[in-house]
Amino acid sequence: MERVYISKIPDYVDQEVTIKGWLYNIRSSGKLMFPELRDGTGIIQGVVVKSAVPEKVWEDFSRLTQESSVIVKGSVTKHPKKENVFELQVTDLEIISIAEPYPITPKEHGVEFLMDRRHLWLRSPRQVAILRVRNEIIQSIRDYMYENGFILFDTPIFTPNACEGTSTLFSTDYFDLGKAYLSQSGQLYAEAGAFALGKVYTLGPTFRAENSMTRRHLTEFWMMEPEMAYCDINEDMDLIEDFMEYVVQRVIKNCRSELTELGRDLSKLENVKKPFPRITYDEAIDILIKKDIPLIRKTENGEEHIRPFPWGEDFGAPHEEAIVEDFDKPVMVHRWPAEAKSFYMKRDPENPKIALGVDVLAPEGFGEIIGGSQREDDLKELEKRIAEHNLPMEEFQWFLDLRRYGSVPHSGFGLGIERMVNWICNLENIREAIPFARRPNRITP
RNA sequence: UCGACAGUAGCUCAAUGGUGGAGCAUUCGGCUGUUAACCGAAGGGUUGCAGGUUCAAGUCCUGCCUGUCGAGCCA
Repeated sequence: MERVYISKIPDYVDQEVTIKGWLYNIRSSGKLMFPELRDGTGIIQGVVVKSAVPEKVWEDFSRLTQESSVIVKGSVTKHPKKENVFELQVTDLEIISIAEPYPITPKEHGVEFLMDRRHLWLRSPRQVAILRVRNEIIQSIRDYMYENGFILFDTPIFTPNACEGTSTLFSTDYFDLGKAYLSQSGQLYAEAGAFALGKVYTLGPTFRAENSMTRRHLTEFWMMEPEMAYCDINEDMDLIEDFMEYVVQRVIKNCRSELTELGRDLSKLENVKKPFPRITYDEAIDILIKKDIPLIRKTENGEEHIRPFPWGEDFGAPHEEAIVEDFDKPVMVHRWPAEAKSFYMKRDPENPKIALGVDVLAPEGFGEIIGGSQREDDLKELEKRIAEHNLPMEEFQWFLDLRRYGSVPHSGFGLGIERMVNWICNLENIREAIPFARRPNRITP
């Protein structure tokens, strides 16, 4: 009897099959039982008729507990009442393991309770759907990059210095060489890769030791960072919109049932097609002024300081929301005040106060999911920036070499994988977007 | 780090300062088409911790711990 995955069950109507999985739930009705079986690809309801199975099979079913592992044989039939739903008319049962009382019931649970049992929570249909979407997002990123000539370029996780010199890093002892830091970005190394291979991308974990306790932050998250030689900020944005359209449309195509399980409004995602709106930072500020969204800062004595949004400040959550709400696509905000951005960004030749950076804000208030820029390619300018930011010049000599030996205009961006999952799946909190989320207050399981 | 809110049965929640309850889960019984199945019964509690106010505290006050959300920072 053929072993079949539940996702393939519609191909086996009226045939005898074997399903290997776990008991998700069971209802009984005296001389009938309805076990729900899951195998990672789906859930199917079995029908056990007392008079139609050996006594041992009936007794074994009545011993089963939630999440017991079982191998079940039976024939596939159409559901008597529901269209496109199939059942298994059970003939035989083999118990692999009886589960102890399972803590996660098909009822509501709090987030802390579930996160303490994340290793079990992953089995529930919603989490399975999210992780399948995550898989499709990452696979479509890899396929897009491969098909467009990008070379996967793996960058180190142990690094000797702060990549951007801004956020706090995790540190660890590194033999006789002092401290090593966990990478917060592979970008600087990817720039070396771009000069060797033309177009590269990194895809791996990155680390930020910021004590950020919000629905959008992790201390360990996955980032995808393309880097292209002979590429300016406008071509960078061309790539962003082409790439994002590809990924989103492919997830819609291949993960329709998962997105439905998550209750996702697909029409919102179907809008994600090029071109995306491109607005400058100055234009974004005009929107904030027009909508009367002020900048609110708390002073040290706790008083709120409210003023019209001033040029030079970075946007907070309410500002991002106001900028995005008039659009039904991701919005690219470009040409930022240089002071608010990293040292490596190239200045606008037309205005030295402007950096050629771009942030991509996801629709529906999901906030920033991409940050990118054209990189400073002039040796003297870059040296000046490193000095201004009080970064260790010695550590950056290899990075400066890229400007000494055949410097070219180049650009790239960083995409937060979990933020992409967060948005596409319409999640409440980013901790569901990765199998085992790492946040300041959690490192287990 | 700062701010707001919360912590009661295994879980999700209720309880005017006056005898701590319900649903689910668990165990037992019933039911031949159930869909978070249903019906009946049983067991299950140091109300986060430490102080204080009061005749009396789950409830009010102080401190601490833990969590959620938000701010800052960012992908």
